Amino acid sequence: MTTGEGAIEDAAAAGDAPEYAGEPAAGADAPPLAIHLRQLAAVRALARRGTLTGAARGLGVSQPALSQSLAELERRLGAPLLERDGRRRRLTAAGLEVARYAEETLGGAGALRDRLRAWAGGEAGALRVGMIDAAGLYALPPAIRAFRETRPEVRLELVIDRSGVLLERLARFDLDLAFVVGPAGPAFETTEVLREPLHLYAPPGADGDPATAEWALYPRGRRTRRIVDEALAARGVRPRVALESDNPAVLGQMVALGLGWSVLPTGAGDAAPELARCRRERVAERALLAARRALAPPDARADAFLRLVAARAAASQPRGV
Amino acid sequence: MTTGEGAIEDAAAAGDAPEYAGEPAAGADAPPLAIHLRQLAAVRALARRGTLTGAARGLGVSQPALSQSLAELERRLGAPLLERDGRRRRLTAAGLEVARYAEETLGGAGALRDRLRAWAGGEAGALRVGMIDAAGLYALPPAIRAFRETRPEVRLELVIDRSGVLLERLARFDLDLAFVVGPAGPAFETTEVLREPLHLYAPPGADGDPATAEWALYPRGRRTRRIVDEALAARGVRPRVALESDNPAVLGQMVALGLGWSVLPTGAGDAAPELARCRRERVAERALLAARRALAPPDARADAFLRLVAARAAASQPRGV
DNA sequence: CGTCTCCCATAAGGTATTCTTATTCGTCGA
DNA sequence: TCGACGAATAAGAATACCTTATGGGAGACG
Repeated sequence: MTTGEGAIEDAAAAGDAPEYAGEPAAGADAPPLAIHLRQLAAVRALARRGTLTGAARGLGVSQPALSQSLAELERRLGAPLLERDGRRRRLTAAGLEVARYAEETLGGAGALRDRLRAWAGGEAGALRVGMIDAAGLYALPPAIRAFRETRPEVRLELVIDRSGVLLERLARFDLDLAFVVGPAGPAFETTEVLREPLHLYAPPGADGDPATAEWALYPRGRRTRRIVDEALAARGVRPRVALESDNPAVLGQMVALGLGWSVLPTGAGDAAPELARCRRERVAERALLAARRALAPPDARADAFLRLVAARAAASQPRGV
Repeated sequence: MTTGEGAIEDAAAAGDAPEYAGEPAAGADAPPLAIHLRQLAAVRALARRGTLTGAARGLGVSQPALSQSLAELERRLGAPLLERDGRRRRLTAAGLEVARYAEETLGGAGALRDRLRAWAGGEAGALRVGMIDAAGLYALPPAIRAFRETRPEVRLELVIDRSGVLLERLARFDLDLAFVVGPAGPAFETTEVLREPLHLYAPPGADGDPATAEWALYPRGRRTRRIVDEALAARGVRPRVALESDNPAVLGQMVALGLGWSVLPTGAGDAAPELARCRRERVAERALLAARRALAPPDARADAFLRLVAARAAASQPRGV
């Protein structure tokens, strides 16, 4: 007799299922057949080569190893997989069934290995990048273009939002990478990508005292607003805010309309031509940080993107001003 | 750092592939990833439950076991599968890739288990049965009908041929079961299904001496012919054969036409009405054997078929005569 | 019909995996 | 800050697996 008489390994053999501390493992996942891919490879090799010895040679193991491996699999599946044929061993109908499964599964494993390799190399997968609007408008587009060209197989998803929201989404595993205004906190690993100067913008022909003037600024609570507030405070100004907006273009427009003063990043300030004439001195700067989760494993896509950003940023860095 | 820096486990790590006696293992089958289905189950359980502890409980193993199992898989695949998320662990993009594969593979394993169970129970699979024409015509049809009704999921394939050919095909794994005239040899395991009487048939009105008459018999070399020859020899008759055929209907027809004598099994002899009057005494009998390969593992389909045959044969056994 | 070769099974021993329990560490929530 | 929860680590035991050595059975061939 070639096989044991065990039934096809039925779930927990009812009666001796181990239990740990808590629940009786209510909705337990079906305990899988105890099969090693190597055993499936043994079946496949036998199906292909026709003899155990040949199959063993093909797999690079000894003949007894293969013999035992198959016997063990047979025992676990509880079905006769092998049958004597003269001095050989051949697969039974059940064995052929297993061989089919082995073929699928091992093929899938190969495909998985390829995918993981591509993933590890950064040539596949997805990259979800968040960025504040200024970054999306001025600093990052070259890098984005270059990334798409270099790695067309990577699905690149972009999200524009405020720094705080982006960092939250990053922490929630909703993003892989975010370009934000600092600070980011210890949960993130950051790299400074570039420093943007923040300039004072005065309404056309304004001569009045900034301390008593009206202001159009980013809303309270925004990171850039905090920087602006501190810079102004250092100059003894406590701005009376007449308008708050997240949109630097809107803020600039207000300045151009004579509605009040503002402090804006360069890019935003230069967008409208008439606004360029409103620009006064630089009062502060803000750093654009690339942030990832501190504990995130390395990600080839994110690394590549960061390298591209660093290269482009170095080239187009608005120095001094 | 969560993972080793190993690459995705590339085939034989080039340099230390073991070699055995013979060839350098030329067209070697791709050595598969060393993965155990249990590890895939761990990934799947984690994907479903969200925590290692919960997953471990679901699988009925301890938490450290799962932790180690996943760490090991991660190491072997060479890609980071897990990522910290507060005090939890969650799957990375690569991990989700593996989880997809795990889902497929474990699903396939479940399906395989079901198929094997059905196969072991005899409710699925194929059964290839060979039989000599007499069996196919008279003895087995009731069993065949019953089998088809009882086990509609089993693909039943029938082959009609001579005993020798059937046994050859049985030995060549081309059949699972054969109904033949013995003897079958030690390579086969046989059961006697029924004994058929062989009757002498004389041409209408024949009075002559059988010893000098002409005969219509099975061809030389056939098992039944051997039995007939021996029976006639025991009666001092050495038949002069005028016609040989494998088809008992043809032989009977010849007798009815007055062309000569014959010895035929009952069923064949009774087929034609005019032949019934030609029948004389019973001179021998042949046994119909059910044969399987001696070393074949148990086969629920074959067993079921044999049981049906035994039941019907007992009922319709032509006794004595 | 013996002998030789091929193919497989088994035995014995070593090593690698993979469990377990006990314990520690980090994180979250009150 | 404490208590819980979830996971990692350590240490030891049990398995699983592979290796070499050897024996036995089946075909091939003179």
